[in-house]
Parts: sequence; structure tokens; C-alpha cells
Amino acid sequence: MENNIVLCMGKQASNPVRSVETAFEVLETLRRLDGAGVTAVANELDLPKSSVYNHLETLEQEEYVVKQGSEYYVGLRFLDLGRYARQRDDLYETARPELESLADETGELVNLLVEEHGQGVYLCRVRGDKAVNVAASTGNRVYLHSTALGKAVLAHSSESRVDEVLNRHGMPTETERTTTDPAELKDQLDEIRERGVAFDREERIAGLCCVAVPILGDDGRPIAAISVSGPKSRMKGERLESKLPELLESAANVVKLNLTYS
Amino acid sequence: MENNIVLCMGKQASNPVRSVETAFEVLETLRRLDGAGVTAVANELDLPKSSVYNHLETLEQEEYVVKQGSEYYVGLRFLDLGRYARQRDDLYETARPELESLADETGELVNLLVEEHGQGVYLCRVRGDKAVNVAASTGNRVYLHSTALGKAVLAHSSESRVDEVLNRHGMPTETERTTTDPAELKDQLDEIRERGVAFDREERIAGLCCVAVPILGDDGRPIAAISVSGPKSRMKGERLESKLPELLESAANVVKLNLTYS
DNA sequence: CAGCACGTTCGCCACAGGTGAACGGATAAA
DNA sequence: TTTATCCGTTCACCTGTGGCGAACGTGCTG
Repeated sequence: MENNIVLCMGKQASNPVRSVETAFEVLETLRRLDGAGVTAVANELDLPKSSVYNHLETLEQEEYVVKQGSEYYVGLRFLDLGRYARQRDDLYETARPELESLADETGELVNLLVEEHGQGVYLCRVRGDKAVNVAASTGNRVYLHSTALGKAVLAHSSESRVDEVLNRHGMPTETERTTTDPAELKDQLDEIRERGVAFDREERIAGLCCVAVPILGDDGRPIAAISVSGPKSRMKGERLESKLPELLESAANVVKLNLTYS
Repeated sequence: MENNIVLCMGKQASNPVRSVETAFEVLETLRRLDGAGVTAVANELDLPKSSVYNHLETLEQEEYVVKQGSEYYVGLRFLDLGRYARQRDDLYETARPELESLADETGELVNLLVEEHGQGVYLCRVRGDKAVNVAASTGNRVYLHSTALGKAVLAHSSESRVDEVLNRHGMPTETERTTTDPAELKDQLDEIRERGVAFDREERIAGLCCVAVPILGDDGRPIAAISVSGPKSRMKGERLESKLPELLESAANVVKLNLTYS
């Protein structure tokens, strides 16, 4: 059953406020260039200097950008705002101790991820004593199709939601093992839903394998997912297939309980 | 020597982009209300519903806000942006291990603060095993006049800068010990500059005392400050007056060195 | 001292954004 | 079931403002 109507999910506002769009483009440029002057940003965005100037001055006035000499930088206001966003619901606070004991028990890198705008956002990453040294920081965004965490979330979303996500972000290849066929992904999702556990066998980063389980709300919809990541040398056999899944499931269960009664 | 020209520091952009201003007001309202619908925000800001609607939709389209049902929330994009802002220079990375050993040695709460827009922003807060349990999180913003950290920074800024800051933010009373007279503050700053150490004796939070030293750049201007905070019962006598200052100074020195040669 | 590159200011004009009123859907009350 | 209310959402009008290019001024560099 083909659905020819492209589900547009990167949904456009009906009457978007253009100036706000460009303000954020300016901000993102500032980040990409790691700080920049008026001209640099103007060139980058192909906008008149004066417009960029006004935007930068406005952003500075609002204290979201800092000006040092004639260079502008992303300001620390966002630090506050970001931490607020993370702690808005109790998920982070509740899950954190569980993640820490998981990291202790397994020695690996343990992660907590939520979905936002069709991508995965790491809310928390805790390293065990043998944890792999991959770039791993809170706030990172990843595709959902190539991670165990993402698949655990997708597996418990409606099919229309899955289609939306795939339409919006596609299924970019990240390693030679990345699943890039929607049908194949959906088969995987069915299996994950049945089994309750998702795996990533070097699908996002060569040599890295993950196991993940979802944290489900009472309505059955996914709130988040937690995972253990490690080098493929340690992530195999019984440990991968049953020991880690059990640990994760029990942790997910504890988090779920603490979430509902708090 | 009075300077009657009011140094305007909360400087206004010459041609501010109004829509961007309101966009951020909307965002801040969303935060204040801890998530809200169109009407709630519109009432709060006294703006037409339709305008607020367009702003919210735009912010959502840009993925800086999430919409759940008909409520909008501050999005997790800021988490990423905030962490980026913190790590833009090497200060945080460089100072962190030093803060950790300070926390170990002292058992107290150890802090790293930088100035931004005339306020102090905590970049990092590490708790020792006896650390007081005050609300203390990264990203928090504080006045400069009522903290040891802030005074350490101000003491090494030009007098005109100090005036700018005081003009912009005033010297609000936080406890009965807060310094609220500019002249008195400046006397304190002179002393701090001479001695190299700043103190806060219950000036921001009753019962809490801090010692701070600045981290100075080669040009003599303050890059940041680090401090130890503890309950007044433990923050007195020789420990307060000489032991902690020494520890702090040596840590600041290490950070300074590692900053310049890295 | 000339030349350049950059931030900043200025004034014009078009159109984007603010506005209020009207629509439609959901929920609650009668 | 019907009615009333409350939201979010759409629409079309009109004005204000944000985008724009050119001009200005300043700090480098050769």
C-alpha cells in the first residue's frame, strides 16, 4: 500500500516570521564559524552586511550572543536554557542514578536518549571504567534509524510516525552496516517490538555495538530509551544477547516506576 | 570625580529587529510558564494570539521549541548550543580537573565563573564530600557585587567597566550583609586587588561564605574566577584567611599555565 | 600616505509581520 | 443531544519595520 502523499513533517509554519528564521541562521553560523564578525556571517549567509549587523546587535542586546571586540560569539545564556530544557520533566533526574549504576556494573558507556523533531537527543551519557572513548556528549543529536536507542524508540511509535521521521531525515549511510532500506528497518522494528530489545551492530560507528531498551509510558508510547555501548569485542554472545538486555530492562523498569510515582 | 554621563551598558541595538526581540520574549515566557499554549503566552505578553501563534510555529519549525498537543515547550536544541558555548574556549576543559581536585582536598563546593553581560555565569560547580547543599548548577547567573567570584572579577576590571556593570544591574540586596553602596564596593575591590583574594561573608546567601581568586590573562584582565563555598561554621580563621586562598591561588595558577600552553 | 577591509550609519521602499475578526474543533455544561 | 465556551488556527488588511545598498569612518598594512 503506497502512500503517495508525501507526509511533510519538517512542517513549515503557515506564516513564518522570517526575521526569526534568519536570526537563528545567524546564530548557527556563529556556531559553525566558532565566532565571527559581521562580514564573515554576511558572506556565509549571502545577506547584506547591514542586515546581519542588525541581527547580531539585536541578539547581543538580548544577551544571547556576546561581542568581543568586533567578533560575535554564541553566549552562555543557552547553557542555562539547555539545562532547563533537560530538567523540565523528571526523566533526567530519575534516570541518572540508574544509568550510573549500570555504568558501574557493566563498565561500559551508558546512554539516555529521547526523541525530538524526529531525531534522537542524548540527555545523559555515563562512562563506566572500561568505556569506549567515542565522542559522547549530552545534547548530541543522532539519526534514529542507525542507533539501537533510536530503533527502540521507533519500534514503539506508530507506523505513520515512523514514516514521518524517515521522510524528514531519510536514512543516511553512516557505516557499511547502516540499514538504509525502509522495509528492512520496519522488519527490524517488528522484531524489536516483539523482543523488547534493540541492537546496533556497528551501524553508526564501525567497531561499536549497542543494546537498547525503551522506557514506555502508560499509553505504550516511548518516552525515552537507555542503552549500553561498547566495542564489538566485548559486545557479543550471551553478554550481548541476554545479560545486558536483562540489566537494561530492569533499569528501565525502575526508571518507569520512579517516574510514575514521584 | 563624578561622571554624570550615564554609561548605558544594557546597550540597545541602533536598529533592533523587533520580531527577534519578541521571539525571545516568547521563548522566555515558555520557560517561565514551564510550557504553555498560544493563549497563555499571548496573555502573558499582551500580544494578539495570532502573532504569538506565528512566533511559536516559527520557533517550532526551527526546532528550538517542541509542540506536544497544543502546548509548546523549550526544546533540547539549546542543550547542545549551551554545551557548545561552554566549551568554545578551553577554559572549562582546562579548569575542570583542577576544580575536582580542589573539591577533593577541601570537601566543599568549588566553582568556576566567568563574566558575561555584566553578570556572573557559573561554568562548572563541583561538590566535595561535605559540600553544602545550596542550589548550584552550571549556567546559573548571579550578580557580581554580592559574590566573592564576582568581586574577584570586578577587582581586575577597569573602573569604567565596574561603573557600567553597576549602572546596568544595580546592587540589589540579597542578604542583610550584601554591599549596596558603590563606594564601599570599590574600597573592597581595591583591597581585593592588593591582596589577590576576594571574600563573600554571607553576602549572597545567609550562612554561606566563599573565597575566590581570579584567573588573569596576560593583559591583566580577568578571564574567570574560581572559588570555594562553605557554611560559615567551617569558613573562618586560618582556613578561610590563608589555607583556602593558597589552594585557590595555586589552582588558578595551574589553570592559567595550562591555558596559555595548550 | 594611500589602499583596503571591516564595522557602522543612513534613508528609502516594499513587503513582511502585526493585528483583529472570523472560523472550526474539542471539551464541558445544560 | 444540544448549547456554550474556550482554544488553536486561518484570513485579509494595512502599516511599520526590517531588508537593502550606498556612504561613512576607522584601524590596519604595505
